[in-house]
Amino acid sequence: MTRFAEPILHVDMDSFFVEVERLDHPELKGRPVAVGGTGRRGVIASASYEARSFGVRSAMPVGAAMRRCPDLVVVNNSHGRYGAVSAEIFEIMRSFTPLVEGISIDEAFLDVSGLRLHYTSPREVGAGIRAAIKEQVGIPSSVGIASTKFVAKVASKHAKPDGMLLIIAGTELDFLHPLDVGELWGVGEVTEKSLSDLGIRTIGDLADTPAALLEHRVGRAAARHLGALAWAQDPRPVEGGTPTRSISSEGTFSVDLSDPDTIERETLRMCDQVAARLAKARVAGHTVTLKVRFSDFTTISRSSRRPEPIASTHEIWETARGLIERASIDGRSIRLLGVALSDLVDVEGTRQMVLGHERIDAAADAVDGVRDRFGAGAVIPARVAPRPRDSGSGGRNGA
DNA sequence: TCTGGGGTCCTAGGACCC
DNA sequence: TCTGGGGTCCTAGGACCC
Repeated sequence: MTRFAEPILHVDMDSFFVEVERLDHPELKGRPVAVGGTGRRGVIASASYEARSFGVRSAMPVGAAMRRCPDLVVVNNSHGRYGAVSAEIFEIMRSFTPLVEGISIDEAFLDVSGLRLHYTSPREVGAGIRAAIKEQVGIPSSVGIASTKFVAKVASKHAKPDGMLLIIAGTELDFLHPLDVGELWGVGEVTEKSLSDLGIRTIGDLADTPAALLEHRVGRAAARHLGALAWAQDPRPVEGGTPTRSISSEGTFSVDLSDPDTIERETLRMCDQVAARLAKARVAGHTVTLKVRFSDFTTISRSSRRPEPIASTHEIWETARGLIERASIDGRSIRLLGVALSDLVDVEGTRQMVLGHERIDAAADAVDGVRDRFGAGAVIPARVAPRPRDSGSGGRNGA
């Protein structure tokens, strides 16, 4: 039995958040729609293809998007259905093969080598998956098929919207080399500019660049990584998800903060949210990081490593409070606060069960104590609705 | 209507140790 | 008496991805 020469599929939903909204609101079909923050400082998370034709893009401020497309319908992304729809889609993919590696809420790699007895080609598998997602969930998707993960991912992008593209093994370089260097995984705006200064504009240009020159420009690890990808060398197998390395909560305020009590209260609130998600994931962590973005957008962080892993609101807050001091905010106005816990370790099951209630009690005490101190607050976060905690929805896995 | 939120990984410098 | 050289850990910042 021959093997598939192109066994890797990259399955990617088309403007996922928008299409989920269209399931619930069919009147949005055919119109320029974007999902994003509807507060003062909202940005676009996902744009329909109608909106994209006006130049609306992800991460664009909503105001700028409205200027480009005055008829744009912006839907608030606060509701929690994306995670549930994502779970349905992953279930469908796993019904084809167990070798599914999710890389965000709306995309995954599949290794379909094992299906060669049941399908004549990987193209047939891809078509089957796309049809199943469309029929059972009602969402359009695109599929890239190739011999490696990276080429499959680029192929799915070029298949969009609602298409499929197979790059025949042996022709990867013909496909990759004419493409813009920004299509390389790991080349963003900054690196693209830096490479452009060297005259590197296409993936082919980068492939022909001496390794030493590249390394000097982008650093050792990136140079090796990009150099390999440019030659279609990507031996990474499709595998299960890696363990979570950090859990964080952050928020941009609709009005900048400068009052120290308010800053403390908002920080505590984030400690509480991080603690809730740590408990749910049954992990604890060593390192607390406080992130502060000032009104001029300069961003600093202060972190502290605790010798023992911590997980409760109280413990995180004890550390975060010291970090606020070290951040030397000194009355400056800030637009964003964030709290993260990293260096995560699994909390052993039974210990978690026993300590769970104590932790919850301690957290509640800490929160109550601070509420007593500060009273009812008047700060309105940029997010209009409270963040749903009970789903992997919204931005949790990216969009 | 200036610039979200949740993540990952890399680099560089200083402290510290031998 | 004018300054070693690794190795490791911690911290801060930043690029990147969706």
